[in-house]
Amino acid sequence: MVSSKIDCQECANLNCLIKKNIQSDKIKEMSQSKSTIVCKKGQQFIMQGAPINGLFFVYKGIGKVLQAGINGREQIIRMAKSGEIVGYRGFGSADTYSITAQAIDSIQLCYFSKDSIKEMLYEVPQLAVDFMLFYSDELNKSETRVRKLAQMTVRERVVDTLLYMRRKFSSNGKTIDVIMSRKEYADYAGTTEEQVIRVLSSLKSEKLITTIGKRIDVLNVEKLQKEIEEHHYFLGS
DNA sequence: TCATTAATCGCAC
DNA sequence: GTGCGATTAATGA
Repeated sequence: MVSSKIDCQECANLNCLIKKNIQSDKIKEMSQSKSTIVCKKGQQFIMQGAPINGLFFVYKGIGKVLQAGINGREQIIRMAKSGEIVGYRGFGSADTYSITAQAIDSIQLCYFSKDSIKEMLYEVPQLAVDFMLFYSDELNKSETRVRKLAQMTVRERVVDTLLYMRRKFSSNGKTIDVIMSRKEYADYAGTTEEQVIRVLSSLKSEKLITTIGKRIDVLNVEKLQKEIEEHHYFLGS
């Protein structure tokens, strides 16, 4: 599973908190001790209930973070792409992961032990501030998401999911570059596969989206945003 | 190609 | 809105 090392100084993920502070000698030094992990499509790299010993940074590829629920239903918490942190909630006092993380596409990860992160946070104030801002943003997003799931209709939740995916994973502004199953869209939107299919096909007949196989193109972002704006379309949440 | 898996739709609750 | 089951499309060995 462990492959050749990726040098943080050469990394192109400018949004990564490590890369952002790589000018610090301490971080340069600590980044030597990270390990690099490659996962194939569908493979899990964090298991719910497993002991926590570090943090993952996505180097390349896409992952999903989810919580297993009752009778086979899952709740996708968020999607993670290059530069983003996975497994960060475990950094607190909990000693086991509360989530499962899985590769959607094949994914390359950088792994830092809890201790090495701690050491860096003590020594590099700028990194500590960045981490704090990051946690604060995540908390904000997570709160608005709870509200959305509770208050939105199924159609709104699916629309919201489409907008989220487009915002995060579109290189041309309309095509969602990640291939996800209808089941996965449902797991994110908090419904069932059937509901997703129904909403998708009515959106198609309203000419708001197009689908080509599993690929989805969002044609009219403004109109969809308008549809859910009373629920506070919140950036990235 | 055939076999398996995913997507879709209709229908009952 | 939800969930089952039949049909059809897509995917892969």
